[in-house]
Amino acid sequence: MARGKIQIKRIENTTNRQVTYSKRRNGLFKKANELTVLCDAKVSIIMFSSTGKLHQYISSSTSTKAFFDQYQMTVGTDLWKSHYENMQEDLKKLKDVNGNLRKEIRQRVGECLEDLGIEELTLLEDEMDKAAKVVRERKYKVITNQIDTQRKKMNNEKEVQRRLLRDLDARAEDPRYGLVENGRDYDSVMGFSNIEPRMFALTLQPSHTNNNVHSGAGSDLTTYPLLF
Amino acid sequence: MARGKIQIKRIENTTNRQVTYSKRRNGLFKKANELTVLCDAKVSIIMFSSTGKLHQYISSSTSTKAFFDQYQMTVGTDLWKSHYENMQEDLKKLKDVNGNLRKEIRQRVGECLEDLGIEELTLLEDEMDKAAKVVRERKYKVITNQIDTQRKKMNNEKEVQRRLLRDLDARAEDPRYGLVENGRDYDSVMGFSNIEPRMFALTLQPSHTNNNVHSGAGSDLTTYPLLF
DNA sequence: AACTATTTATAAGA
DNA sequence: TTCTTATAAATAGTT
Repeated sequence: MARGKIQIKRIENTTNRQVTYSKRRNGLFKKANELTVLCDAKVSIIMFSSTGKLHQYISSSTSTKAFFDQYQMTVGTDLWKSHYENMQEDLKKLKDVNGNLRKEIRQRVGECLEDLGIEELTLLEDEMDKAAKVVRERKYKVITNQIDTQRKKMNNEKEVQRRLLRDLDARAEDPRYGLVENGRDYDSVMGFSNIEPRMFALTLQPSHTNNNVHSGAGSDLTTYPLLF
Repeated sequence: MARGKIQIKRIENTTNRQVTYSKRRNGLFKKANELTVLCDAKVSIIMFSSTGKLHQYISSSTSTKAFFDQYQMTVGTDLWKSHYENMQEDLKKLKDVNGNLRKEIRQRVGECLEDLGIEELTLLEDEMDKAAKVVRERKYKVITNQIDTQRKKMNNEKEVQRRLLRDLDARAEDPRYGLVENGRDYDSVMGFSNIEPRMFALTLQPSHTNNNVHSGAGSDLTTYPLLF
């Protein structure tokens, strides 16, 4: 528009195009700002150059987020709204579920029994007795298993020992090795044979590592406003 | 810019402001369009007049939705991401907490005991026994309270009856009312006096309303992709 | 980035 | 709202 009229069509020269983009972008933003001030309006300009670079103008009287929120309010087109609201809802639901779960646990631990009637208390008592029984049984089973495993291990060890002794005896009788001084009690030397397997089961590791059962787990979380 | 220079400041005359808004808006859009064509760019202008009216320009090469998507791809990271990601995180945390709570309950109900060792089982057993005791005690307390309340009510009733009988006797001796035929057992007529208070306590309402204890509460929730 | 001839936008008025 | 037009502002091509 100076030094010669131009056709409004794509500028083929890349450098030229970028220069023009830059110049006219400034012009556009300046005009937008004048409009903002003169007419007390809110303007948002977002543009991408042909190379994908982003530039934006936003009236000083607002923020991009606020602007888009207003845009959504006006157009009604929910660009993010439904998505966002669904998340909000799910958060709320999860929190509620959480609350219920906590309450149930509290009751099972013997707290928060105030608002339960006799019927409910009886039900709870019943359930807990049954559950306790299951736990007890499970515990016994685990103990039994471990005792059994230990017994098998022990038998295995004994067998190994027996073979060793037999080999030793065989050697003793082998003329190549000569006579052995005296028969020794290798079992007691190894310190195994006299110990009952169940002893092991009862002295098993009292490891308190990773003890995150009944952790009470975490704090409550905040709510998110839709507009901000 | 014509017929006299103007100051870039709010136009106080409303009509004038609106006219200017309209003219300059056209100018801005025209420039935006030229920029679009000349420089092969994508431009979005959204503006609100001081009266809240919305006007927008969007390069013909794109759509509003596509434009915003691109905008989010480029910038949204800074604008919404943190907020959004926080929500995502909180959702995840809540879900985890939920899982833990569920597991704990399951263990307290006698399920999912497979991955517990003897120590943990013993601990659980202990806790449950203690809790069961608390529940039992609470139940007895509730029952006792109710029995007590009933007993008090009964005593009250008896007292009322006694007074009534006394009044009746008094009247019988009053010459104004003449003689009463015979002494009647009013207690048994009312059907109260022979019933022990605790009978009430044991026949209390077996109401199953509002039985939302141990609801198991709700389904799992979906995950949300960050970009869409 | 600066200059400037020229085009374009537009303020005020009709 | 649109047209007119004198004038301010923007900018294409150049340096």
